[in-house]
Amino acid sequence: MTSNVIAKTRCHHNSQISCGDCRLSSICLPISVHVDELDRLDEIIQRGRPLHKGDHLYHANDPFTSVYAVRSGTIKSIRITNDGEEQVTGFYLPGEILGMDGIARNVHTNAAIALETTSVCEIPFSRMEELSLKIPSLQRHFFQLMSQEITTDQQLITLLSKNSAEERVAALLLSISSRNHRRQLSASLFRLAMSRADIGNYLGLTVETVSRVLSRFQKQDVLKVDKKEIEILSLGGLKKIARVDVS
Amino acid sequence: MTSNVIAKTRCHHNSQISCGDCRLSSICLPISVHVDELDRLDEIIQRGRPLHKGDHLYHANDPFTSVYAVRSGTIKSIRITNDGEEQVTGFYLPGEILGMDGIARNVHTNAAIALETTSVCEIPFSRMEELSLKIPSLQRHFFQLMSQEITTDQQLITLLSKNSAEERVAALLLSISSRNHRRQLSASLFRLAMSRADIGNYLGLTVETVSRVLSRFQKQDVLKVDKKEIEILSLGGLKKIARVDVS
DNA sequence: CGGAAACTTGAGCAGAGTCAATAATTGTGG
DNA sequence: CCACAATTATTGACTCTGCTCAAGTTTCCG
Repeated sequence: MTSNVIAKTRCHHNSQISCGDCRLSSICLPISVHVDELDRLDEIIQRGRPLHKGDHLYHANDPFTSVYAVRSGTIKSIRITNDGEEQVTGFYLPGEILGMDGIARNVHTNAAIALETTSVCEIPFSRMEELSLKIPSLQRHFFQLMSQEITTDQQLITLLSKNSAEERVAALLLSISSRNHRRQLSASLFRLAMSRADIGNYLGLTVETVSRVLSRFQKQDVLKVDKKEIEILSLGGLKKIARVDVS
Repeated sequence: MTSNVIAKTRCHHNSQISCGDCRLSSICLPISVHVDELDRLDEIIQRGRPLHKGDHLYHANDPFTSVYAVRSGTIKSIRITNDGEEQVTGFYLPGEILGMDGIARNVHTNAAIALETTSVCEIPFSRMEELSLKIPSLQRHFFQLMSQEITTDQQLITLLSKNSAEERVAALLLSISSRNHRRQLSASLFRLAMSRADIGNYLGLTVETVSRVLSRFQKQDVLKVDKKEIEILSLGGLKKIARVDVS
């Protein structure tokens, strides 16, 4: 049985892991839910087969039914503007939850697209709501998750409104770095799942500018950039450039 | 008794009006809560004396206790960046709810400041949470409110990321216009509670640019601008400039 | 292996920022 | 209630950051 669990947890895309066994539960559902309650939550969560790069988890204007926790891989969420352009509104890494934009009008205002092979836990929202009525800490947790999303969005607003291209790129790299660190991964060496275009779109910059900034950082020995592989050579230098405290 | 109610509702800053009598309840607490439940909600809501221009409703890093519904007046919410600058993250008009940024970490990440004489209803959050456990539609309503805030923030992200100065200013004016309209006020003639500096800060522009854009709009006969008094002369023209559908 | 997509780098340009001077408005205390 | 200080708004001239367009290179994937 023990070996079975180990086998299960080994593959990140494995769809059979329960919340109790999930390495990410401390991020996804921090302590707030007790063990016995976790089982009830576990029952309502659906784990499908992995998405492949480019697959939609949901489209804009899809009816809203669920929110999703990323188990492995990376998802970007995008808004479609009137003139049909994309605006990347967020990158979601393992342990992070997306889809809460759909609650207000019962329709997703964003689309969500896998940037690489990605597996998610689907949390049917109406069942989650019911359960929240019985488990106060779960209700609280969801309020907090949504508030966190608001705070994150407002951080991005500030970044877009006040910071230069270099500052924006540095801030994003620091954010990804610290989110990796939280998942026990290297904070200094990682692979970007998103393209330069996605980064630029997210940060309100063009591809060219992102590329130039990365080259400059490399020239200054702040980063080592090898395609999507990023190594932070000087965390202090990067933080100094960003002039922001990154969550 | 009837005359008493009328007298109460006449002054917008009157602190004695109950939710059941409030003209704004359809915006603030849309239908979702039933009449008998409204009384229970009403009991937990606190109505203080009005804030004056420049007063803080709460400061950044204040412990989070409540969210607030604007009854009359206008509130701006701001984030303080690392280097001590302000970033305006939202304007809140009567019927709108603010303070939900504080839920995630139990501390306000924003400050909230009155832009004119303003009265608010204070909704103690922990009591609201308890009540939500008993009134499913209230829980649902709060999830929706928070989701709405996320959607609004993401609209601003898109605006900052993709739109020119003229488009941003036009979009803000259209937003205020339609929010006034929702409150049965004129959609074409209104007074801006915020300074040019606040507008610029919110839209990621300098004061000078905001001023220039407004002058240009006036020259094009799209607006009539008299200090803070705005008259929209050509709604079509303004929408054309904005190239966005405004909620 | 070959075509498409993604990325890099350069040159020139423009939209919005900066700096500065003036005007208008608001608030305040005598 | 008026006068003066302080704040807020307008307008102009100049600058600069990041965008556009373009060409070339690398990477990805069928």
